[in-house]
Amino acid sequence: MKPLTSSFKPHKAGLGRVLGDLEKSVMDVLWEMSEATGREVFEEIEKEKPVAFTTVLTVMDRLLKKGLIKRIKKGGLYVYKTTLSKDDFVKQVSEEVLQGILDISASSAATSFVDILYKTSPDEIERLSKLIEERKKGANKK
Amino acid sequence: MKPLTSSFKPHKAGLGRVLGDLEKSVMDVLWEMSEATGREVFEEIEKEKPVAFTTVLTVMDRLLKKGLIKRIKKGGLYVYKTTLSKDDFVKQVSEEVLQGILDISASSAATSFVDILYKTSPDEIERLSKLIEERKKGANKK
DNA sequence: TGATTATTCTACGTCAAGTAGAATGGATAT
DNA sequence: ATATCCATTCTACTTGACGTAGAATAATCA
Repeated sequence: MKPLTSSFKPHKAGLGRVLGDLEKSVMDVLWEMSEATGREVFEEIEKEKPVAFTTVLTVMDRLLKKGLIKRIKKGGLYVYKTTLSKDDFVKQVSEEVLQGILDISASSAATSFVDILYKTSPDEIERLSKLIEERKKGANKK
Repeated sequence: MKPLTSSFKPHKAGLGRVLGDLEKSVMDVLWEMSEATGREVFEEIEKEKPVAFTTVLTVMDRLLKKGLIKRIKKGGLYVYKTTLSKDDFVKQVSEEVLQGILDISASSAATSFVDILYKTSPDEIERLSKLIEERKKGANKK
């Protein structure tokens, strides 16, 4: 699949971006509801901030072109859903972003990662530790 | 310091970017030479691809405004140098980016990180492992 | 068929970055 | 000191990604 972060390139530059604010809102709604019509997405977003129905549709159209969401005709209208689950999406973006950082400096990245992870979710350190042990044992793949 | 990645917000969106291509080139030259005049930077970049002297200066001016480089008058002209060493820069960007990812999903990030690190620099896994042990022992602080 | 609503088209505004010529200002060689 | 060179700054155009949304078109249904 084409990188979601064709934009992110701390090294390469141009990260452009992964998602814009409105795009993010749309994705969030779709991740919440698992599937929805344009109108439904619009109504959800509208609760938070004023926006035109067509604006939402335009953004959804762009997301469609980026391959981040897909849709199928159901009854008279389209029902949209995300291409990737939120977890998978985050995972993919993470990989691309982390790859970018690692390409610049693996050691700095590793150090930073542990620092940040420790500060943010110390519990995850344990999990990370296990993941590493598995790697070292060669018990990996997938 | 103001975040370098005021742009990067996989969650918040808008990551904008850290460095553009030309900006990256300028930074690389300055990291290599530790300090240089506008003309020197231009000459280095020109070796790789055709570009106008003023274009380089313009970009340098923008980097100056972003606080990524600084300069001092030496003799008749300015001599530029980066504000942060490459390592520090990478570290800071990494932290901001990783933080963004961790904010979305710590577990996904941890898993992805190990996967990527393993693929990219397997040797670093060992180092990472040690870093974690230290953390767990509480023997931390930067 | 006519009204309603969904979808697409078109377009404008903004921002970051690449690009670079024009204007300005300082330095110097003669 | 003065003409000329070059550094620096100003200004501006271009592109691409988005936010924004009205106009046009198409599909649906009462």
